[in-house]
Amino acid sequence: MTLLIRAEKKQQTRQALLDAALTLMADGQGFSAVSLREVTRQVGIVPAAFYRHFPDMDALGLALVEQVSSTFREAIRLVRRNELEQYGAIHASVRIFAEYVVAYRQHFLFLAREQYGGSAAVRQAINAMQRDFITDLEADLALSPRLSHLGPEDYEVLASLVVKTVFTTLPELINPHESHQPDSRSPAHQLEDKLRFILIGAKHWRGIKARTDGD
Amino acid sequence: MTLLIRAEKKQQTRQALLDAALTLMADGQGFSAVSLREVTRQVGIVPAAFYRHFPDMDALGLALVEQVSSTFREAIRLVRRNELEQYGAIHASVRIFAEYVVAYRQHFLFLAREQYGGSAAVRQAINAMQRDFITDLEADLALSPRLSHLGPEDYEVLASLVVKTVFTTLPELINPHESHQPDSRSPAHQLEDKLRFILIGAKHWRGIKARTDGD
DNA sequence: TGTACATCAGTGAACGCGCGTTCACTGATGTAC
DNA sequence: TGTACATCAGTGAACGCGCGTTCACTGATGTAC
Repeated sequence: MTLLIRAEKKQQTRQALLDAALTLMADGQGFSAVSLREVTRQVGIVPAAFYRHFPDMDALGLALVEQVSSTFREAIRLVRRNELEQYGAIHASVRIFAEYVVAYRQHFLFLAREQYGGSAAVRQAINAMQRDFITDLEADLALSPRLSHLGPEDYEVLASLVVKTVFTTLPELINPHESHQPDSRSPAHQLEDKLRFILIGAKHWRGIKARTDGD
Repeated sequence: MTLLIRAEKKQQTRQALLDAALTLMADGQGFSAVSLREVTRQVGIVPAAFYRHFPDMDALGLALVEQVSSTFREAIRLVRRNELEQYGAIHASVRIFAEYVVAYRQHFLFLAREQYGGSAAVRQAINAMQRDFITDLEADLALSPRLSHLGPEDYEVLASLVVKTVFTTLPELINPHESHQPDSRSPAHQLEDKLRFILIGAKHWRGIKARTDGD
């Protein structure tokens, strides 16, 4: 019992620092506008204690990306599990994903906010994560018999389009009320339709490539 | 001649402040990380003189959005002019647009960086601008005989998908070297293909809606 | 089990710095006569 | 055209503030014997 107490408490403080940063961002400011002192104040420790956990705020930002990536991967896992059970399941996939986004608002808000935002290190880490998702999806799409008429480069572009469409939709999924016009479809419903436009396009893609290879 | 000298010089300084802010952002930092003092230093005036032109940095940011919107609108105008002359001109449209983005790098960098970024006022202004673009495109699409099988809400979703796809591609169009893998298609070529996926999907859309109206 | 020493998360004070904002001012530009 | 006054973009000094970072420290936790 005495073996882990100190290490556990340190880990708790570290997590509290990460959570504090996310909480402070929820008020509307970007990550790079959150100060080291704000974070420690929120946690209830002295500013100097921050350095027991991270060398600087950029390092905390990178740790956040890692943590948020896990959340996102778990969302993908949930969606995939469903996909296997049900055919043509864009509707169910989006519903599951949208619920997960709401449950982990802060994590996805961080992703949406910082993918092009302030800190160069954080931005690059998020882009790398996005590239991983695209590569995974690319491999996935290549296995689909309905898309076997596509070339290798087509899969890449298609996967990128799908992933980026999901990423741009995050702000609306997180704040469904904010940007939602009364006479429009719900953000989740709109995302469904967007994915359908894309996948129907992919299905009918044949013959296009030859016409434009000259670029 | 004596009538406009003072007003003109003031206008020049104002423009210099706007340009300075964009230049400082080009080094990688977000708009909300650019300080009032940095901006005036870059222009060569004293910090207090800033207040002769803007009440605060947020106001300067909103002025930037307005200016950058004009640039974007001009790009759209150029693309449209071409569209009238040529049929099925995604390739030409993207080429023209991509060239324009490179020519006005700083403006489009600002848009890409701040669409989800720091200042709430700037973010809202950019979102409002994006909504305008979507509404315009929606009206445009509704006129196309090739898409007459779509419903009013389909046009909205489709327009949103196209505009957001273009917006997410901005970073890659601005820095073609940075994110471009050697074995992939060029960013402009990828954007072309993405738009094709979407428009082909729109063309073959019929019948889908009925299946999913139950949401 | 008890004791003597080591580790180290968190403390509290201090530092120099760039920030946004205020203020009375200057002097070139502009206007009225 | 010349003179007297008004305007106002930009000046320069000063302010209080929160920031990131340093440092020697404390005292609870952990280890060796």
